[in-house]
Amino acid sequence: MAVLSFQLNNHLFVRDPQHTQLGQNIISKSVEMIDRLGFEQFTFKKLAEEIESTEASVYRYFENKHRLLLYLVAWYWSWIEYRIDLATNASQPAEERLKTAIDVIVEEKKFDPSFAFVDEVALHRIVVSELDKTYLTKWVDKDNQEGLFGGFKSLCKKIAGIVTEINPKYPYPNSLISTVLLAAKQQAFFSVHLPSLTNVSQDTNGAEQIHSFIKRLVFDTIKS
Amino acid sequence: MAVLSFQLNNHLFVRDPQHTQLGQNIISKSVEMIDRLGFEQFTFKKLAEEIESTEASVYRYFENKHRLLLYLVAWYWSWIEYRIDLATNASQPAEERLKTAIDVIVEEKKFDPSFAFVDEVALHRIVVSELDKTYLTKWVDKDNQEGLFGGFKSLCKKIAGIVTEINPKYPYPNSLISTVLLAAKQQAFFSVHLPSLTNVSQDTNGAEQIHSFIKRLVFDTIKS
DNA sequence: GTGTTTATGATAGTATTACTATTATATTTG
DNA sequence: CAAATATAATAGTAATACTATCATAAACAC
Repeated sequence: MAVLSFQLNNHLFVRDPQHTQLGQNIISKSVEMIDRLGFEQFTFKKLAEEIESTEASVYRYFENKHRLLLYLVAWYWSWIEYRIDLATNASQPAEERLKTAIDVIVEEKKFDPSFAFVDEVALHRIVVSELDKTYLTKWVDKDNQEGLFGGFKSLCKKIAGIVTEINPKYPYPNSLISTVLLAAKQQAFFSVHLPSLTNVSQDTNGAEQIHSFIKRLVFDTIKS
Repeated sequence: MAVLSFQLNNHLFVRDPQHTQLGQNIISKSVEMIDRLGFEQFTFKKLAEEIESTEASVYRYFENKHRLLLYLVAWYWSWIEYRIDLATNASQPAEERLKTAIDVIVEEKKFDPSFAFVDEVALHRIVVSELDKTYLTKWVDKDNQEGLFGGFKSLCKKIAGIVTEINPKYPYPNSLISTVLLAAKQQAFFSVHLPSLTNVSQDTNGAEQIHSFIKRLVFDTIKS
């Protein structure tokens, strides 16, 4: 199996973690720990202990833990976009491509052996719980200027483009896609923690229900 | 003008802040400060300085700053529900009531003199920026058990009920309403900070565009 | 009006966090 | 082999999120 890596905005890190053993340890252990502890309880000190390194060493890869989260989330969106690209091709009708994109966004994640040191299932849970924390900070504007949200913006733009192909007159393609990208995560979260805010069940049907909810939402509004 | 107050879940506070001068100072000053500093930068120590009291005294009203945020957000949702109740009546057709509810959710907020010590405009901005932080924590389940999200759940249920009146066969009323309640906030945030994720402009048309986006989204999907 | 409860203020202290700095020791590279 | 670089080890700092104690002032009960 070919070993792939994503070219991420290099403001996300101080030193690229994909290229060294320590860097890869930082990534894979932090995914596991943020998933287990939650982002607030996760610290570089605890991480350093578990990878048997030091806090100072971790700081040589990431300026702070917020940037590490941004990195992980950027990686996630790159991975999603890559999988949408794999699953679609330009010769398909736009509606087909939009359906596929929604499939990829909502579907239950499985470990992807192309990226050995990233546990995509845990990373998906992290994105569900922590995504909003990447931009709901006092640094949004600065982070945005540095292009740290590029992965999310690029994905949103790509799918919004398909919406416009289907109905060039629909006036809110970006709003629609950003809404459903977030809604997919939120409904998954609610199904576990605040079930009265959703009609999605927590069991294995959940992904399918979110899928059907969102597909209907999108197609109803762009085709009306 | 009659002075009103909301009966909020009493797990939200240690001592009810509406009943004392110090309590009211805590509320109004924390609204101003969280709006100005952001929730992370806001601390009880800074608050105590500004109201010329002490940290220990603030802790006699709120267990911690997370509960204070929950309190403010609960207050906000109670206020929204109250205003929807004012603006609708049971004799109206369901579609009319749903439109009105969306109006109230999206509309630009103005100071409401019925609640003298709360600056609703600032509180609205707080909810836009900080709402997700109320439930994206390791305490969600505990907080939920204590009923601290009651305001949001109650509002969601009420509006979802109207959706079901309009189309009893629509299978996702709660998901739809929780999605649009959050989308209204997110699109407002994006219009300011991440404009490429939205088609809503930052100027005074913004609220109207969000309104039109959401009204169309809701009615298209429940009437299809 | 005295005594008692209750609210607040003043002050101190603790563990944890999010860093920064320095120096020593490996490891890689030229 | 020398020089550069990466990492480890250790220490230190300011801020945060509390907890605890005691004094005083206001309110309220009789």
